[in-house]
Amino acid sequence: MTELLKQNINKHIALSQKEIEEFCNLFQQKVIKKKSFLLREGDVCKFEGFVTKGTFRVYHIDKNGAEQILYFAIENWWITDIDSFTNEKPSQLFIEALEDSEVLLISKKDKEFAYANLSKIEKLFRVMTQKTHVALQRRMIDNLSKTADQRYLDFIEKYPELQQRLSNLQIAAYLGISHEFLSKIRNKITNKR
Amino acid sequence: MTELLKQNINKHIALSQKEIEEFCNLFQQKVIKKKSFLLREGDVCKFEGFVTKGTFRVYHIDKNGAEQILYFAIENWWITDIDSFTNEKPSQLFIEALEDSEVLLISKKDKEFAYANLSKIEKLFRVMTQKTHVALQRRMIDNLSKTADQRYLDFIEKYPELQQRLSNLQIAAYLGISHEFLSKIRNKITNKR
DNA sequence: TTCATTTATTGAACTTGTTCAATGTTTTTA
DNA sequence: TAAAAACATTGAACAAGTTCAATAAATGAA
Repeated sequence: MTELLKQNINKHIALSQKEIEEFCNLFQQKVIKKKSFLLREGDVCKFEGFVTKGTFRVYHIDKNGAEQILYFAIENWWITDIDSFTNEKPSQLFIEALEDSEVLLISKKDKEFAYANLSKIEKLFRVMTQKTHVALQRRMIDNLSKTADQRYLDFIEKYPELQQRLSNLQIAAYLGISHEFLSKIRNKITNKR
Repeated sequence: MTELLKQNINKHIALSQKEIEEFCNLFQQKVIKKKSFLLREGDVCKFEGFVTKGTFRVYHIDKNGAEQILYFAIENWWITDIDSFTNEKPSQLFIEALEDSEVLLISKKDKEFAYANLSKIEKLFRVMTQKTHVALQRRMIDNLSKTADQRYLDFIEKYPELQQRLSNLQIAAYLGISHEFLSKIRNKITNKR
């Protein structure tokens, strides 16, 4: 059940068989139905999660009611509201399953236990946070410099498996454009070929 | 000389007097003139820096020659290209002093030494990276949802000390708009009051 | 299978932001 | 301190993206 998780951790740092076993035992599986929420705005995020099946989106709703998608997560991706989780404060985000999904969750207490007792875990999360941060910096620069057309092309090239599984409504909310405009972009691209 | 650095570290985590002393001794001061570069695109970033005087900008130049500013750093801020530094690969960023400035630099070797020998340092950087990441997530959401007017107002409210020290050209590159348009926004705001 | 709901497409009018060029203002430097 | 360079403002024409409304297509639930 935690096979995928173990592989994922191994990609980031080297752990002994024993350490990885002990760490993975701290996770609990949760099955979650399409359109239900792992986290809602106002809740304190009590978990850090690793997706083993399905698709999630992590998003914000602004004061005009528009949704901005911070990121998607499918198998092999981690999900949490890092701000709410680490500082134990109410979240500004929603985490919703877009299909019937499964996640492995670790609680704050168990994660702290791991930081305190498993020597490499601090490093694991430092490394993972750094990688996530680098990816977000890249996305920030792209959003500042590229047109919506180019961002869409980049998206489908970078995440072909996501494009398959997501509606254009979701992709538009990630790119920061209206779904009507995305539709026009798609039309333009198709006719160009 | 490392007084400000010590205070800064103390804000993130608790260290013993001895640990903080030993860690801070790994830094070397560098004086850097206005308009000179701490890092250029193509270089491997060999340092992580803490600003003790002056102003820096960390930016990218896209293929059309336009500059996107990832962030500014004044006294008490950290600067590096985290991707280039950790993975020892050529940077895509420039780090430039906008005034005569001073930084404390730690090399990769010394930072690894600290990770290996000073027990809390791994945690320090995990915590700092998390905080930086949360701030960038916030900025990402704002860029996806807010108009340039609102982003400018947010910027001067959030960073009044930066607004004082930066030209509008720099602020526009940070907001992701042309400086002409920023000028029009400023005009509109002034006339509204 | 059918009906309801959600998603996608298209067009027209509109808003936001860009580009270019001209002009004025401030800051630097010799 | 004068000249050069960098920065800021403004207007006009344009491009990118939004909004609203209508319609079509796909999906899901009974």
